[in-house]
Amino acid sequence: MGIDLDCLITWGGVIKKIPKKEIIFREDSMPSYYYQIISGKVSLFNIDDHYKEFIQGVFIENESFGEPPLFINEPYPSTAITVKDSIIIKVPKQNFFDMVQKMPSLQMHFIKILATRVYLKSMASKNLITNDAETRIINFLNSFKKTGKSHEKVLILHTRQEIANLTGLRVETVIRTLKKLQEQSIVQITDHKLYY
Amino acid sequence: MGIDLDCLITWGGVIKKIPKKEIIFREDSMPSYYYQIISGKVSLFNIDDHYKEFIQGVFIENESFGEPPLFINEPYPSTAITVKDSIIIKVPKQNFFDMVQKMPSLQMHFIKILATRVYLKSMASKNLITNDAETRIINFLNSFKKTGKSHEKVLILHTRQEIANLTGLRVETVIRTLKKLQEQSIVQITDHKLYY
DNA sequence: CGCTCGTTTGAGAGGACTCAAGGTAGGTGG
DNA sequence: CCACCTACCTTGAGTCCTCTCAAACGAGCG
Repeated sequence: MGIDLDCLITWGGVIKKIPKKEIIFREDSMPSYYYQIISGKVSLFNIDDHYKEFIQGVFIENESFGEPPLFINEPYPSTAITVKDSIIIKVPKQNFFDMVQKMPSLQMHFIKILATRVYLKSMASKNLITNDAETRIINFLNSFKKTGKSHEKVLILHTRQEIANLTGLRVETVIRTLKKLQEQSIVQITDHKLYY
Repeated sequence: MGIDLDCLITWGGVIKKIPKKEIIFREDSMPSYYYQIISGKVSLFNIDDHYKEFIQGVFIENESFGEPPLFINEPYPSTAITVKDSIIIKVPKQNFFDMVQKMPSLQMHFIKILATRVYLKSMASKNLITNDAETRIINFLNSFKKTGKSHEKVLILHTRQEIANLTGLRVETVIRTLKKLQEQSIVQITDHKLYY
């Protein structure tokens, strides 16, 4: 899904090792690089006045992040942080633009990436206006189910806190709601592990 | 901002007059056309289980809408409806792709459009997680202020219901909150008209 | 063992929602 | 010019649900 590494290096890409929980760029700062993850995991998030955290997106190996503000030269709307030790390649802004200009196939590539991003965000927004905690969590869980076709319940690899941050709810609300959903046999909880 | 009309017509674009309040495409249906507004106004929205309406975006003359699902061949996440009598040009999917393929300048065009769309949606999401009505409304109002640089209060051309649908709140909440904001001199209300 | 991080539970408060009923303004037709 | 209509705005009372704060339990790890 990402751009070929050799290609990025040719265009001045630099590979960096970044430890867990390090900030890559901050909300409101201006973009200067194109970032692509070689290994690890990066989260883009916001924190509101009441220290409530909201995760805009999570990205893993072979994915790029933070391109939209780069393309339109606007400040980052959120902060990027590694959630695992990660290896990331970054390409300076101007080099990146030159590369995209010279390689038309990349343009179609980014159109698809960005279109997907818009699509996912539309789905997420739909969910966020519901202030019914049950619906929000079920919708969130459904966004995983997509790939897993079977009726078997699947282990959800997120902590309650992460689910809270992704749905815009509070941890306690997530926990209490999950309990209700368990009573309705919609989810299953065994040893604190969540299945859906 | 939109694509040249002659160009769209060359590629099989068809111009249609569409009266107010007519649905252009429905949530969950598959995209078959590229749409661009010649004149009028189109709103993309969702309705949740409790008939609460959420406006994903409003588009006016010279803007296109509904491209993200078209590019990635996914069902529309929301419904498009005209909010004014409108004139719209639509280009069949395959023609549209051929056109974009043949005209590289269009690719950069769509990259920018889509990047902007992602950016705006990120900003909007930030706002939606706050369940503080006051903050939601102020942030919403600020998204206008951007262009108007002056300190002068500007007339807001949205009905309370529209503000409600855009912020994910209820009309009554919007009204009561605006009143509070007036007491704090943050907004001004004269003859039911809202200034900010 | 003692630390840290994540999970639970309880009690209480606040604020947005719901429902129901009027009020207001602008446009239309007689 | 007025009665009427429709769309939008406003207000009140009461409920419900999420959030808040506080405390404690559980698991994994040096």
